[in-house]
Amino acid sequence: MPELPEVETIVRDLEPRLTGRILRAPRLFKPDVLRRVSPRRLLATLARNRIEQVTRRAKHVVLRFKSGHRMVVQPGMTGNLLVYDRPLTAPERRYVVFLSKLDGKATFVYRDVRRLGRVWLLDEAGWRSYTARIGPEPLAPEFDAVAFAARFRGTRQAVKKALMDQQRLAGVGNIYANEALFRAGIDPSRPANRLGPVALANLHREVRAVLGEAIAAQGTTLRDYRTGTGRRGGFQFALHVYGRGGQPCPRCGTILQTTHLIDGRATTFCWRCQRGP
DNA sequence: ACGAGGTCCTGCGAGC
DNA sequence: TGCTCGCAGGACCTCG
Repeated sequence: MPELPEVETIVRDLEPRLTGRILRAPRLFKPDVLRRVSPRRLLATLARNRIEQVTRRAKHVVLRFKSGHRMVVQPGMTGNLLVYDRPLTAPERRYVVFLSKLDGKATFVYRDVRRLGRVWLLDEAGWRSYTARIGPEPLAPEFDAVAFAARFRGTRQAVKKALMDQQRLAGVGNIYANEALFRAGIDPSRPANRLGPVALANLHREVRAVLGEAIAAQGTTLRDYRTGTGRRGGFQFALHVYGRGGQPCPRCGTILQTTHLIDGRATTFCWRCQRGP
């Protein structure tokens, strides 16, 4: 579930707790999350290395180290990244994928129940090609309605699928795609290249608005997501359509429909409010 | 270029 | 109570 707002919240929590810290005795418990790096090389590179910067790219947490390497963690659906200032309890030790003592008493932990998360270790060149394959950040100041429209012009894909395509736009997953389309009044199944300028402008505005509001609420906790300090988010109480199939539309009262016809994922919408112009 | 569908992974809730 | 089954989801893959 960690989409852009959840990962942004995690990064804001981790940044002051990790920046400048040195990893002591990193340990990997679930090597199957690694991509294009061996456990031995990951641990050898990270041991005694200093974290210089903690940032977010799309749905990924990016730790940049003094050696120039970046550890990229994509928390997948059930991943949690946390810094503990005390020893972990037994339940907290369950599902730990990666863990490292920091200089001082703190411990940095990546937990992931379902292990749909992934970890990469990239050098400078690897990072450049990695980030180049991901679409623009929707909250970047320069990402205006014109830039947004340009990303959706060329495809007949359903607009919801296009919104969630990370090569087209970074960070939007199922929850916020559903919410933004509802708020913009757009049918999720509509081919992206058939959206008019007004619909595109509305969608650009609502994508940014819903992501911004969700960050302010520290993300959406449905089950597993926690912030970087272990708290639940608050945006689950502000969702209009996601997870509300069969309930009345908050705008017009029509019963919200859920289908799995778009890319096999749960899509909830109001057929009355979301009929494109 | 595009869509459909399989794979990974585990917990949970529905149904029998 | 105890079992099986389907679902949750994003990224990546193959096939047609």
